[in-house]
Amino acid sequence: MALTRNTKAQEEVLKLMQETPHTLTVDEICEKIPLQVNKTTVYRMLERFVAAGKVHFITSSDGKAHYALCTSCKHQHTLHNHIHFQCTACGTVDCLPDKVEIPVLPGYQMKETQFLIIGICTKCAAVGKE
Amino acid sequence: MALTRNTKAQEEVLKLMQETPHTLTVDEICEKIPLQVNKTTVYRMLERFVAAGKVHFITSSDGKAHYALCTSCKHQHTLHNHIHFQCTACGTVDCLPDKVEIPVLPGYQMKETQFLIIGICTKCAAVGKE
DNA sequence: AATAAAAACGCAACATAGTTGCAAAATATT
DNA sequence: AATATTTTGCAACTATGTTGCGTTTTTATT
Repeated sequence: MALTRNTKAQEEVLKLMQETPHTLTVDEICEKIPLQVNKTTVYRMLERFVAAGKVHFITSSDGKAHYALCTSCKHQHTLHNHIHFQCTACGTVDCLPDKVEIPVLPGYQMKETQFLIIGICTKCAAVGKE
Repeated sequence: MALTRNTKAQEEVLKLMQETPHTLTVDEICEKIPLQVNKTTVYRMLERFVAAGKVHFITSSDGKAHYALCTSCKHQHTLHNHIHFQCTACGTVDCLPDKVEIPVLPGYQMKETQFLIIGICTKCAAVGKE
């Protein structure tokens, strides 16, 4: 990847991600974006963003990829030590500020981490109590 | 699920899982099992095992489910605080003995956890150095 | 041992997430 | 404006996992 180019589609996707407080799937991006963008394009776009370190993704327990901007983790990373929370009630996946201590694994080469907790998020838990 | 019954297929799957030091996908189970068992059957079987707490699964970053017996975590659980390692070279996913400190998340209800580290496992890293 | 109820199974068809190849459009540079 | 390269859209495809339903197997009971 020698050069990158700015396109309307990319701008819109980044803008949507900035405005959204939780992670997004490719389908959600395609639905919510004002501009019509093909899903293949979104997949490839996100692939580039991930490679560039702008975006990270977390795979939910049902196997779907959820993307988010790399905000809490500035600088150089790939090793995302914050926690993601998947709510089985509303389906959203959030990046939480809480960090996990990544253990040292002698002999292993770490490239990426995915810490996921599945359960009921604060909003849905509150609704359940009413 | 009022009652459960023992079947050859279930025995064989459990036996295979006991003999295998790493996690297994449904396809791997279907391939490696001496008895011929339909994939749907294996899916439903594992679903039962997971519900019964005999087996847990971890979703790899590419979205596939990898199953393993619950050994390191005896007793009652669902909250698996050990780490899984996904090797991008050989493709295997292992349960590591290393534990993660699960943070307290006020307002959230935790049901399940999935801690995954992606990289190169000890075996593949050693081969790479030769 | 025969019977009956329920669990477990197999098959086929389906659903969905993600991928690939290729031609067309958009972008940056000269 | 011309060019080279990136980015996009489309269509077809792959793979994982699911669903419905009829059949077989297991288990408890008679």
